[in-house]
Amino acid sequence: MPELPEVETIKNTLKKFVINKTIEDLTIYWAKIIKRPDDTEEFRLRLLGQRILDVHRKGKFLLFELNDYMLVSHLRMEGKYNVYRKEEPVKKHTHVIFSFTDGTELRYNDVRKFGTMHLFPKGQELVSQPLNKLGPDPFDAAFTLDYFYKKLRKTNRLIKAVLLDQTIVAGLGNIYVDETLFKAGIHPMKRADTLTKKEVESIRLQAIATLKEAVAKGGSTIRSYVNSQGDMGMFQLELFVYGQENKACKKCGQQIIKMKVAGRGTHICPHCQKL
DNA sequence: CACTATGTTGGTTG
DNA sequence: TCAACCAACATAGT
Repeated sequence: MPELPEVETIKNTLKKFVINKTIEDLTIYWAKIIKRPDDTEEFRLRLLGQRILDVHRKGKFLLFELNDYMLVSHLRMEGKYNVYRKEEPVKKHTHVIFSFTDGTELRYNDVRKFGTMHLFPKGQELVSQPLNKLGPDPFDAAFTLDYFYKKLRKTNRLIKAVLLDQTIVAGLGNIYVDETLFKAGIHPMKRADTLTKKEVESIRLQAIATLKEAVAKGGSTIRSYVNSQGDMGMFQLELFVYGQENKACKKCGQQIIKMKVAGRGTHICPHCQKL
């Protein structure tokens, strides 16, 4: 579910509830969420007594900074974090509970159970899987035209596949790739190495602008996304192509069509985005 | 009921 | 190296 704007919003809303809280106990209902250490009891024991100092985001990952550890969490399609009083009944899709000393609990909910958690001694997270291969955040100074253009020249994959590749640039997913390519006027099936420098710069700038706008609107709620306060996003109202099939293009009036590209549902305006 | 789709990503195969 | 396909899992829509 969540792409960069949704994860950024989750991080910001979550901070208010968890910063400075100390983990008193941990309950794991679905062990496969925990990827490192591989022993879930070890994972639990390390977290006991740790205090949450801060929450960060890298690409689509949430990072909980603790006294001695960094907890790296990916929400995949449906993961959510919410804070409850410990008396509140546990929901059907709650898989991990962090119980704090103040009587509140951080609960990880995930209908499809695809989410992951990796725990590292602080500092080690950046040189280990899964963060070590992550490309720059679109908002990072490192995401320059020079960097991006060189990366695109080196591959003959379709531009849509490249933008979804988190090792090139981290944070774009299916919604924001379709929106970015529409705004840049680029067909998703164009091969990355055939794009001009001007086209690459357009994609880069439209990606940054689209993600910034989406963060400002609290992300996009298509069916299930809500932030950690339970609020919907509002950027779905600003979408030009994603989920807009059979509607008129807001730029030229032609019908938006849906197709399959790089194995994903893909939305384009056939007039504004030509091969 | 069967079959498809879903905001993600990792692994396998050719 | 890359595309294609499948896997993880649950639910909603046709």
